[in-house]
Amino acid sequence: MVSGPLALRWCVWGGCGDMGPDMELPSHSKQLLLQLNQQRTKGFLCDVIIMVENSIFRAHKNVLAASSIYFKSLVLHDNLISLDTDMVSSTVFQQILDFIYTGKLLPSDQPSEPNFSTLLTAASYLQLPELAALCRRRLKRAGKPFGSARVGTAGMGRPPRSQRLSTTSVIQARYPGHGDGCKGAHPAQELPQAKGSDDEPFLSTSNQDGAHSLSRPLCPVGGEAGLSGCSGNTNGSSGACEQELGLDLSKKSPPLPPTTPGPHLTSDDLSQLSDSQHGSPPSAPVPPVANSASYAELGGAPEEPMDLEGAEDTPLNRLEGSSGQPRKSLRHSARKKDWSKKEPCAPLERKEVVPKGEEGEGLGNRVPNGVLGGGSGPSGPFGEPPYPCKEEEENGKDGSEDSGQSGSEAGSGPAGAHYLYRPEGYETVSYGDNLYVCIPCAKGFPSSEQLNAHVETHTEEELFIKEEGAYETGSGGAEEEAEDLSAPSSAYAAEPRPFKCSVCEKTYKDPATLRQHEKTHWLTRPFPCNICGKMFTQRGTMTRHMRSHLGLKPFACDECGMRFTRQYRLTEHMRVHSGEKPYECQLCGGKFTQQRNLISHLRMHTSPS
DNA sequence: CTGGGGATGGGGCCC
DNA sequence: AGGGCCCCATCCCCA
Repeated sequence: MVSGPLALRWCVWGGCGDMGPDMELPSHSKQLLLQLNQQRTKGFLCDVIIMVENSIFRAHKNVLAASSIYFKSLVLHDNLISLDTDMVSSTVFQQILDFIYTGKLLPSDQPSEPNFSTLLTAASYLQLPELAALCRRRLKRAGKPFGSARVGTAGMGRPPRSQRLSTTSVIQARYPGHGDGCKGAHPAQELPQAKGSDDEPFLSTSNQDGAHSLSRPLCPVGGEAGLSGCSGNTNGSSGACEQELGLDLSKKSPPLPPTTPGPHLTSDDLSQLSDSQHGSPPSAPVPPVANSASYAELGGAPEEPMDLEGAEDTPLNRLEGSSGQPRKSLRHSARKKDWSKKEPCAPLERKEVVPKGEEGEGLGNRVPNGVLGGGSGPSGPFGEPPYPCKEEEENGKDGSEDSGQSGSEAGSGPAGAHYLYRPEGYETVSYGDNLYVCIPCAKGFPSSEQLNAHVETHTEEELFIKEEGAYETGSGGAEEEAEDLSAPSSAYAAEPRPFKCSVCEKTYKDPATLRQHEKTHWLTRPFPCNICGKMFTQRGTMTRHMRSHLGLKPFACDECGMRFTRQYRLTEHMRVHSGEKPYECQLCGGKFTQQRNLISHLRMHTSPS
């Protein structure tokens, strides 16, 4: 039987009539909103990600849709939404999101009261009429003009560049509790009509009739500690409120039509989120009525027919005479479980950073996979408690050889590692100190920002000199070895390559590439993953790595729905369906769908055993 | 049980 | 910055 508020409602609808004051819980809507906000702070059931500038916000589609026609249109087909950063900044959106969930305007991190001008702009853009009206009133009261919502950049929600997130500093933890807001210390700007006749503090309903079971907080909520859902909850760590990662994981991807939910998205709402990706870059303007700009679809399903045009220039497509008959689809489907198999993992741990040259790439750095989810499974990227990966448990191997690379899937390092990032819901977190290690000097720092600042102090020359010695000891052997194997060569022989590396023999066509290459001889890895702490030499590699954390797999196979983080993977994968085997062993005639498997095969021929 | 092949994930590097 | 391709590592299946 229904009970509680539902029962009451039902009675009213059913014609019980006589709906006296005692038949309606006046605080019901508040309690409901409070619950939703608390869930938001924990990432619980959040099913949409909003990207603003370099920040990621999580929210509930229903709430957004109920608040804004704009959002309603967007969330219909997208799980990941990028907002026009010219219209709304991450800071302003933080306030707006808080407003949506609380009906109050909180000062956020602004020193003073909210900037109603920028808020008005954003509210107009996001089609939040009530908020816009509130802003207009405040502006009017303040005697400020607010003619056009779209004002100059000075009035934009976008903060000065100097205040914006550095792209290098990938993660910026933001808390729905708006920092101090978690403590309920903010003088809130409350929307009068939105709150109706709420004289009582918005959250001060704990002393109401306890029979309202729905109001039972998920975490301790003290009296009128507004929004305290994120304050005292769980472990009290701010991480509990952590909601957004300042990731710029935007990625250009082909637009894809929405499709049905896919198999790999099951219970994990996070993975659902992560599986979709908005087609437009974060900074790209998003027409208020467009829901199509993205190719993402809910639930990240076996989505949309993938645009395989991009594969045309791949070796696969250059093949002639391939059968084109799917041969292994069945077998392939059996492997779909792999999609999520490795996702749920232990909390991120800090890996020791090993300078390149000592063992491949930072090898020793094990990256617990699925820290942020990535795939399906019970443990979401941001949310639920982590489950140790089986691979991790079994993986007691040392970090030699590429553990840094495969570590992300293979698992973890030693137990008791420090946790860099703690998704909401993690009960234990240990931010050991100095978790971010500068590779060149091995100095540790408590935050990536500090590490980044420190890295800047290393001059390239200094790094280079320091590295030179190490390199001469043979640290580059692995690469050279690999070079022999693959023998690319053709490209090397053709055009003039006047720019020669001063360390190795490689030559390049342009100085920029040479410079990029020479950096590989330095041990500096200036791009840290703020989720797992792994360091990268190139920003692109790091952002790609981050996508794996978030499970952003924009490239879907239209045959089986399997998704990939890279176009090339999809191209590669499609040969499974087409049966094409472009790679042939010159020794035995064996054919392979993938070059890497051919190489592996060739090793069999050449290995002594 | 073992080895080989198929397939996939992640990182490095070059363009 | 992103795409493409290289590598290694790994898992699964099968003979």
